[in-house]
Amino acid sequence: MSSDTREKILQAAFTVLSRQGYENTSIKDIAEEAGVAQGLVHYYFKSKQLLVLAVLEYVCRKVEVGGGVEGEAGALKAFEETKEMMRSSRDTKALYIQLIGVGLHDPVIGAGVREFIGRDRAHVEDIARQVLHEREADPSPARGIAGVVWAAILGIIVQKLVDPEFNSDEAIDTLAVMSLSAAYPPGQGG
Amino acid sequence: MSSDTREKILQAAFTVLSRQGYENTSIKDIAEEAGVAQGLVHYYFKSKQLLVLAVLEYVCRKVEVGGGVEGEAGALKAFEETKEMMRSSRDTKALYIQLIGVGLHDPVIGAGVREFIGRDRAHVEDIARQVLHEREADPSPARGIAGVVWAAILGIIVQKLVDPEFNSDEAIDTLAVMSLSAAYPPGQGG
DNA sequence: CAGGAATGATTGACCGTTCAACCAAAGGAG
DNA sequence: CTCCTTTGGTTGAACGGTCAATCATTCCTG
Repeated sequence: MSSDTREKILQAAFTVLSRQGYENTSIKDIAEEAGVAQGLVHYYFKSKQLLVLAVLEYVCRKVEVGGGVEGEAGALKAFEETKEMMRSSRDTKALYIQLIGVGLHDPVIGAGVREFIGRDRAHVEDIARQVLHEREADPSPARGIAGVVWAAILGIIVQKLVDPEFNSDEAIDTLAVMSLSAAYPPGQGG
Repeated sequence: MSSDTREKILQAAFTVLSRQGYENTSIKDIAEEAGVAQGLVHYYFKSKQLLVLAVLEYVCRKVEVGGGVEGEAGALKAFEETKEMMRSSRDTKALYIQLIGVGLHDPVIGAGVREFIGRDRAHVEDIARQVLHEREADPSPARGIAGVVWAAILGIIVQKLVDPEFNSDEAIDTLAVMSLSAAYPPGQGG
């Protein structure tokens, strides 16, 4: 079956990328891991870059965060799920961070990564907007707050990847307090 | 002269790395840019990895932030300087982000990057501790706050790199407000 | 003339991508 | 039911190139 093979290659690529990193991963390695001829990889994916972006898409669909609940409760739920995600999904996060770096100089990967980040950020902004709306506050700071919250989560991911001892729970709790107090209407205190 | 040549290679390496990115930069490219023979690069730097780490060290010494002033004023000064840094030093930041990604799978670069991040974070923590001390508050949240602030700055750097339209000034101002209000003694409001 | 600085050819390996050929299954035609 | 054609998934060798690292050699300075 066709789409079966495609997925097998995606899975193998993720395995090898997680083990060796982007720059030490060759198409040959991926083909071997998948138990398939080298040429077949290019049959399903036009280039290494497009393959890797497909892998990112493939593994990120499994770790989405913060759906269902609305308003501040939804924000708190999203923070909790982020804490959970920080404990698992190490390889997925590592791939994400790596591709951000590669994308700074590779146009194809850069475009893909930019789209990913845009989607991520819009998601955070959406939650921020809901909180502000629930509090009947001016929604305009949502964009700025989302920028900082998204940024902080990315940085926390990096710290956790680089130093597994890093207390990401504490960091996310601190971030939750900071961001929710920043979303209070002016003059109301935090 | 010896140390002159060494520095010439460092500068050339930075130029090429900024233009092409880590994985597309070869020793040969660097040697050509520096106007020296290929072998000379390995004469001064045992491996490509050690060279690149030396480059990071070399260019980061020029963009340090937040010295001199103490306490909350020092924190505000550091935030202002960070805004300024966000406007310039694009290549330095790009190299930093890239090496974080590479370091996730390369032990040599990983060790170097870990040291860099550790130094960076300790610096932020120091400032946080000063602010808390000035406010005669419990210094123990300093570590958590520093983790989030450092994280947010890294994430803001990434957003600015990926999307030059990103309003990093707004983001850093928001972060300043958020973090300083998080550093208030409990029950005092923000 | 000794020794550090500098050269650049060489080594041995690896890369992403392309391509002609192979094969199993499906579809019609007789 | 059989033979022939078409399709498209699959193969693995080959191509043109690049790479980090080594080393015998030459240069230059003190």
